[in-house]
Amino acid sequence: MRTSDIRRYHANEIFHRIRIEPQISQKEIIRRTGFDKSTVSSIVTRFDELGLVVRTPTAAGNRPGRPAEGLSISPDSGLLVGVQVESEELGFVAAGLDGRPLAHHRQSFNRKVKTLDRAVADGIAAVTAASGRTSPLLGVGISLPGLVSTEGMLVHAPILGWRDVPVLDLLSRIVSAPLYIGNDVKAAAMAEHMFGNCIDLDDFIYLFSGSGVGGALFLDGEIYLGAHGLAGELGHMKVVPQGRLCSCGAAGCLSAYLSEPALAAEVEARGGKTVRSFDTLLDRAEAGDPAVVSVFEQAGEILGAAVSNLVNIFNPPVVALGGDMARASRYLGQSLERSLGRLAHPNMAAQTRVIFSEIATDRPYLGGVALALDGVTGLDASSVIP
Amino acid sequence: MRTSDIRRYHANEIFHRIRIEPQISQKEIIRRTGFDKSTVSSIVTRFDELGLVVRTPTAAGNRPGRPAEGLSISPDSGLLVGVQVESEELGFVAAGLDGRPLAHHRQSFNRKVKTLDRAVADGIAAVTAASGRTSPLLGVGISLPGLVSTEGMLVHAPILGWRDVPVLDLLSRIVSAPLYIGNDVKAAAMAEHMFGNCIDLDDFIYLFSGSGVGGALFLDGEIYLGAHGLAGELGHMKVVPQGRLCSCGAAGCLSAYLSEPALAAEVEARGGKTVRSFDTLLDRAEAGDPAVVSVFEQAGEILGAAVSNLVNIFNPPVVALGGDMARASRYLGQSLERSLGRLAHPNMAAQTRVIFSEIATDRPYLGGVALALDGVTGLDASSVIP
DNA sequence: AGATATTTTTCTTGATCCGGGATTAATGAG
DNA sequence: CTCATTAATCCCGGATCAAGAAAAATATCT
Repeated sequence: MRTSDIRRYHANEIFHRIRIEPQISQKEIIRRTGFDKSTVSSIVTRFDELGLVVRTPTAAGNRPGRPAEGLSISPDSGLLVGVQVESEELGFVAAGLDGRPLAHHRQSFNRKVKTLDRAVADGIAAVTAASGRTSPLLGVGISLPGLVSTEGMLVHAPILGWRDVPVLDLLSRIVSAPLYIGNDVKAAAMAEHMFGNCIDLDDFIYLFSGSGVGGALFLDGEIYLGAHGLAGELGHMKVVPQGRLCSCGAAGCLSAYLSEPALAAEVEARGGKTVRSFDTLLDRAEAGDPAVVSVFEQAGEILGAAVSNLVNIFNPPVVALGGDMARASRYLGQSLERSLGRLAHPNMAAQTRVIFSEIATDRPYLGGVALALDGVTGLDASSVIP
Repeated sequence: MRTSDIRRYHANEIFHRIRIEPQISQKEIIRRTGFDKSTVSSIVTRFDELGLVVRTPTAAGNRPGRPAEGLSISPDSGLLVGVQVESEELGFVAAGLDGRPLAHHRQSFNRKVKTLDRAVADGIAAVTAASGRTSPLLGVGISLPGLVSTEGMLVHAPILGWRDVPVLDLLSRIVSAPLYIGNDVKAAAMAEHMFGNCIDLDDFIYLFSGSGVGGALFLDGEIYLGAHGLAGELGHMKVVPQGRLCSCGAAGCLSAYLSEPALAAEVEARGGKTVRSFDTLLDRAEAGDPAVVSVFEQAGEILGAAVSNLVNIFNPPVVALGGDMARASRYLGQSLERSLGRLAHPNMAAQTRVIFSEIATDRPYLGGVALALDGVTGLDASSVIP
């Protein structure tokens, strides 16, 4: 630990305080963070010099004394790009340093490792152009559907059929901006912390369902990765003893009840027509298809078992549910609440709110932006905030 | 964060490095921690001035150059006392700053709040005298069987029948040394980290059984308490759907299968004779009583379910089992392994060792010493290490 | 209108800490 | 006895925080 790490810590805290609460004053930052006035002043001055913040004179509020100045992250100070790699598409979003999305872009993807670099570079160019900004590109976050090692390697991504792909290496040859890569679900959790319903919340558990089920343990202000980087892979929590077989070989995993393929299979098994995608399921549920509705209900029940286990273990202020779950909240909510009430420790459940993510559906691809922003401002960052 | 916090962090790391590896040299500390030689030298010098360490000239190992000096924590530099409050007894242990136990003492306790201060003071005096040391008493750690708030309040202790007892206040009036209080299970986990099988291990999950079942999540080098301080209360994980009723009101809790009363009740229900204590159970198991053996087997099976859930969630290097479980490891081990193999995600289970605690049975009451040592050397300490 | 009180921000100064290079201490080999 | 080698210490430069003084900007009182 070096003495300059202290400064970086202070700068990071102050940056996000301003980002989260635009028009905040130095006085207020001091009150919230407990930092010394000198510290705050000197860092804000530096931010100002770098063009990171804008100071807005605020109308003095009918009381004597110098009026506080309103600080906000300058929307033109820099550009971040988030990239989401999916099985058949690449998603791109450009955002300012404040995290506000400026432009979106998506393009199909052929799932070939060889073409990844070109495709990503093209997408970044396209979304940057579409943003209409000329601010420098400060960071690019790549959100990947698989296990990512700390060295920037995509160790395993079943959906893509990839193993040990050195994504960071491949892309840094063709993208000049600083690159940050991470697991998609953990990136989504970080986005939830930075931009979503868990803003400013230091402890929450994130659960995500899509073609698989994943999760993240957001503890003490950061995502807990564990000694081997696999902590928080919540898809294989056991929820039904001797239950359905899961692709992992064990039985009764959450993933075997909540993933999109699992839901589709169950609907078909109950005599429903073939399910093409999750949208199909939602449409049918909307139309009142009883098979689909009851499958969702059962899924909510089982989801409740998983959530109650998490509540009993972590006693978190919030459990956030993202991905397909969030889109189907109408059909899962009731049975979820019911099983939660039955299974969670009453004292603990009283301290936990279970919420459905909104940004996951409203503002896609922000996971990559969260990775980039964390990379640019975070404590091991080598940039921007000195 | 102040600049002096850096020094405290360095000092703390160096202290424990020396404690864990006596006769270590400065060179080796530098290699292990990555700190600068100046930093290490200056802190070791300060420790020396304070009498915390002894420098032993080591025989130069047949190669040229100045031989390294061996550093160890001086056993006479200070005294720590650990106090364990149980339902019918108080346990005391005196130890040096290196954590080595010097004397034990136990006395009966009438469970009255009023008499606690006197009883604890007497016990501390007795065990200090028995230690034969005259070193100053640097800290006292009180390990309490209940929920402890950060302000030193014992919020709720069912076994004692206490609620909202300001233990820290009560005792600080009669004990002059710095006091540190904590939950007994979390203190035991800390002891496991400082003195036991999880020494030097930054991530592990601790599970404890006794009259109840508790646990601790040791993550990234510290015990995770969560926003409300209840994280890691693992006794109410659900392990059997619609299972036995637990005292918490829900059904199928781990505690309802693994706590001593639960085991006793189950043995009696299977026609066994009345069970007085856990020792009775062990004796009968030893004698081959089939009812007891099969109850233990079932408990191991269910313990395996809980452990596999923890493995699936945390992917920890180690799950440590303490308390009565550790004493009954012979009878639980096999069925535990079996259900673990069936339920845990194979990739994750391969990275996890499940171990039984040894200090819990061999060296009792070290939880309090761990609390005291952490209080004295830890990062928010106001003493010893400047 | 001008002086004064009040509130917020900035500047100045002192102490502390890290970090790299130079120095000293302690040993074996020749 | 001298030299090479390795370990620990010392010295000094750069950076940081913290506390108090000063400056800036406004409302209010006279």
